[in-house]
Amino acid sequence: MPGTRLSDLASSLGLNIATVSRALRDDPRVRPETRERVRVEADRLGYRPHVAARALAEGKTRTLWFIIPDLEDPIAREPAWHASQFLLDRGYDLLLAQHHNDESVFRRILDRLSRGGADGAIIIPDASSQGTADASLWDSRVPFVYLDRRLAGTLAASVVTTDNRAAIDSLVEALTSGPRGKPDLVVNAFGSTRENSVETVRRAAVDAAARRLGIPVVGPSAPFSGSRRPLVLASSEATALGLVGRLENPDTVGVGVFDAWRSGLRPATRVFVAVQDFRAMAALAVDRVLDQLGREPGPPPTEDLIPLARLEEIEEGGDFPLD
Amino acid sequence: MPGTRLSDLASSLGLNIATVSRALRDDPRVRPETRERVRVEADRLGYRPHVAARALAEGKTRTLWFIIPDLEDPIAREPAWHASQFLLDRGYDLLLAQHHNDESVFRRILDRLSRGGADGAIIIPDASSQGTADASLWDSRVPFVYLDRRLAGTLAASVVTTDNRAAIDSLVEALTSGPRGKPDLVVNAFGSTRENSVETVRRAAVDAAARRLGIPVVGPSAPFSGSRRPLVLASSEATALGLVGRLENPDTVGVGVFDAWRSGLRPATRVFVAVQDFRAMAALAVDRVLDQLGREPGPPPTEDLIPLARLEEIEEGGDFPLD
DNA sequence: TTGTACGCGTTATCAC
DNA sequence: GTGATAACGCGTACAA
Repeated sequence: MPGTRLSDLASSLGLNIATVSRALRDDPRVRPETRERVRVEADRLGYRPHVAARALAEGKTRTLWFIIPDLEDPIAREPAWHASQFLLDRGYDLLLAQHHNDESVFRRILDRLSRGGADGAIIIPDASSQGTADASLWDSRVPFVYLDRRLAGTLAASVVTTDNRAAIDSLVEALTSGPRGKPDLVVNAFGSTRENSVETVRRAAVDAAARRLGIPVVGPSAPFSGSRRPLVLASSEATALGLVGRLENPDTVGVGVFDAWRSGLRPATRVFVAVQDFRAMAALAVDRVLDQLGREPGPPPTEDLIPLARLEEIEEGGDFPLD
Repeated sequence: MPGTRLSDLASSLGLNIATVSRALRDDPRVRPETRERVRVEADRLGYRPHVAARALAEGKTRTLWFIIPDLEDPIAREPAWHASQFLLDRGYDLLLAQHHNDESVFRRILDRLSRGGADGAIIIPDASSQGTADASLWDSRVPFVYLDRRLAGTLAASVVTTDNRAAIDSLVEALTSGPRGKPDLVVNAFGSTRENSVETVRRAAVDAAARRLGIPVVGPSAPFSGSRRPLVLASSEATALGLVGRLENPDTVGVGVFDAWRSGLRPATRVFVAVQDFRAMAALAVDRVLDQLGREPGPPPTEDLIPLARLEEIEEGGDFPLD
């Protein structure tokens, strides 16, 4: 029986549509006895409100979108899980949309979003987009925050991101102090695979830290054959391993990467992993969007820097959980 | 300017709403000259149709849902990517919903789906659900297919899945023929981490294959110390590695798993990976849903078995791409 | 406490 | 070719 409507319930009960509608939303004005009758009948007929009709009438969908490049993006997975849980608790649904790093697809999603597709969004933007896409979103007044990275050339929109400068400082600190002494070269591989605001910040932070320590820095493509004690920093394990493999000197002082180290290899004296706090990021992103949802006047954009969850040292012969 | 409506365009142009509506959808009945005027003005005011209003009037959302456990599920990622691409080509959008293997969340999603949330869905169900959840979906007549696995105790719904029986046969064939000769024991670890229809089929197929070859079979928790030439079969690399680590005899004849081998380890004479054809699965799932969308009477349920994309042998010291 | 009537923004069916 | 107008299903002031 596809589609029990409110009017069906009403006629079946000999009541008015309005009464049924109120009863179902626990309006105190309707007599408890009537309310119960309606509930029972609604249950019997399997009534569910039509989402489009409700959205049109209320002007709300009770749905948020999480717009991501695709499911392969490691930044997307954990936040999506947490954000979905947080929102369910608050009576919202979370749907995910993939833009495939394709600007036209991104635009298409934002178009729908800005015309009632959802009440708001958490967005991990395309790295290469030029920030023109979100202009329509901006003046449509749909609440949204960028997660992890911001769109290049973007308007002043809210962002929730890891405190990447502090994270780099922690990594460098952990890898240059202690018995092994200082490296004589830092290989700065951030941004070597793709360019975005996160990679830019990390790269700059490495440069600054090295300058403070008086250690020379080279990029990933530069020759570093002269080094005897290099330190390798990169965003991913894959990039780091690739670089270490090209080093002539096996006595690498240290390797620092973000989020995960799964290979079980240990190509340096010390390997540190900066683990981002995705749960906190998701929680805050959700809060920011829902906050904007409440107030009428667009509040000023916020910029939240989340500390790392932890700095993890990879031990010799440690486990490496897969899946 | 949040929300330019059709009526705004109409009054701004001195035309009727209906005319504007027709013009925007390229109705041949409206004069080309008028059509162009409308297009220009719509562009100028940044008009976008309101999705809820359109859905209510048309009875369609031009959106499909891909309902998955969560983004961590390896089965979800590739099909989601392909399905999204296929659907964009056909003018549809794909949104993803996570049910977190939680039956109440699953129900909630299906409820919304069955009441106009989307035109149809591709579903990777909860492994532990009992098949009562989809009953409401079933008689709401919303087109859907199960992907990869089916709900236990489910009604006769369409399924698109890998031909797991044939896949197991290929794996066993590849691992038992050739110079190394036959194993003296098969360790059948399918279903050891979680139980669902896929794991059940694979486990049964292994049992059958071993019986044909006259080789004894044990489960993953059984002692297999007596074996000198064991063959280990499992769904994931992690499970297989865990088992091999517990073997006393280092001369493992072979290891067979599904989809990916990333560790770079090679704990057996031969390692084979059965790679599923996610692209083909996604393509067919999309087709099945859109097919049902066209016809009025519910067509009979289909069951599609997709062959493996390939059987891959892991070579000594091969690369292991991460990320 | 319940019923009437209008609005939400589009599409579709009539007339003209 | 274009203009009224009735759906679509629900929420909600306003009446009663």
